[in-house]
Amino acid sequence: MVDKEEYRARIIRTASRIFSHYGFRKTTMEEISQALKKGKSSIYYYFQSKEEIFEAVVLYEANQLRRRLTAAIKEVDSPPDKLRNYIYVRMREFAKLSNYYNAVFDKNLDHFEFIEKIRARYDREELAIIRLLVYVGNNRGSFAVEDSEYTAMAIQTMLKGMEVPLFWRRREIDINYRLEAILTLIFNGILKKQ
Amino acid sequence: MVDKEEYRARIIRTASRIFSHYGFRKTTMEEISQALKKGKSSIYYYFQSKEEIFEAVVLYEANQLRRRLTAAIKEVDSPPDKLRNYIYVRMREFAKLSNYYNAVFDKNLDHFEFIEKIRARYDREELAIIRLLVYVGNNRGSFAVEDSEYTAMAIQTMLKGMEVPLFWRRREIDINYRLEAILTLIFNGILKKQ
DNA sequence: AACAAAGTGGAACAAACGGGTCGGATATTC
DNA sequence: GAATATCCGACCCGTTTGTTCCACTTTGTT
Repeated sequence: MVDKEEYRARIIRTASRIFSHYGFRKTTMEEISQALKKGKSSIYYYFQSKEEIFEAVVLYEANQLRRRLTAAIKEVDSPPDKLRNYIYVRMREFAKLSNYYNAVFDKNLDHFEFIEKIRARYDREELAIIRLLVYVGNNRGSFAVEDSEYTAMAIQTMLKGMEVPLFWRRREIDINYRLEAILTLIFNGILKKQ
Repeated sequence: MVDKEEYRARIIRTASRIFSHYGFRKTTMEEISQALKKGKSSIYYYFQSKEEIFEAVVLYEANQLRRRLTAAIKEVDSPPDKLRNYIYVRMREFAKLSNYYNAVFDKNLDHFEFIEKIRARYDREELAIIRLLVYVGNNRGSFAVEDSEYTAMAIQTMLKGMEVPLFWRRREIDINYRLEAILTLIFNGILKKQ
């Protein structure tokens, strides 16, 4: 059937909404099926288990994140703007795509093996992106760094460090403050002094 | 003990936070006690049941609403401003104090009898406030209405009418648009033509 | 029309969950 | 050190929930 995939996508979108509100544990198959106006057992025609739905949801959000980050980079031209945009969007979206987010952080969910894989893949891709941004910025004369690889890793580490307080749900101001601080730090340490 | 009441208050604040996120049903006693870093059974030393906690939470939020509304009125001086302020704050806070809010609207919660009482009391008080605002505005020459009581009831009815779409969680814009429309209507129909 | 395949949902069930109880442990007060 | 206030682990038991089974309707094909 052609629209079986489409229906799977619909389930994913719906489940994503509910999961992101209540979390994996508190979301029931009953709720998902009700939101879809189907019988609970019908869902099992499209997915093997609740866990499989969650996996699909997290994958879906991870792709969404990737798409938005790519768009954010293309949006502007100069390397510093690209990097700044990337970091901003990363921080903002990361908290918004809460299933991906919880999947990565929630201790109660650490029995899902697929999370580790997704996370590892994302890390690899992100490092490549940052490395490229730094490299291009260097070539264009915006940045002045010795080793793109090493610098990219340092930046990524900083970004990871910001995820933790993000997870703690501190005050917005605090987050923004940290974000600004990190950006200033990165740019002041990276921009060619004129 | 002096701080038994204080501890009850702490439970209420904590429970309020969790209830407002997950709703009455999905919030467990386990979670509340964990958030308080106490054993589950310890909570029962302060409250008889989960329902009693919820009742206290709703009452707490109702009082908070009352306090903020009173403050909103005192904040400005002219009667039209007072009324405008009152309505704005009412709408904004109502959605924020989500337990009170859900208590009043959630169909799954209609077996709580205390809700009816709180609601009735709030209605009475609100009517009195609006009546007074209208009456004073009338005396001060800002408004020109025949019967304060009747007008106050009409305004309250309008406000109630706005709670429904508020409950539907429509777009912010829609809500604000309605709010403006209602305000314009009330004021244009109420302000003395010069 | 007839038949297979795709899709649906009600019923049933085992496992887990969750509100509430109880008896005793531990801390505090006098 | 007795009396009282506070806390908690272990348990109870009705309810919830993920999943399966199977009979059913719907859809597409010949």
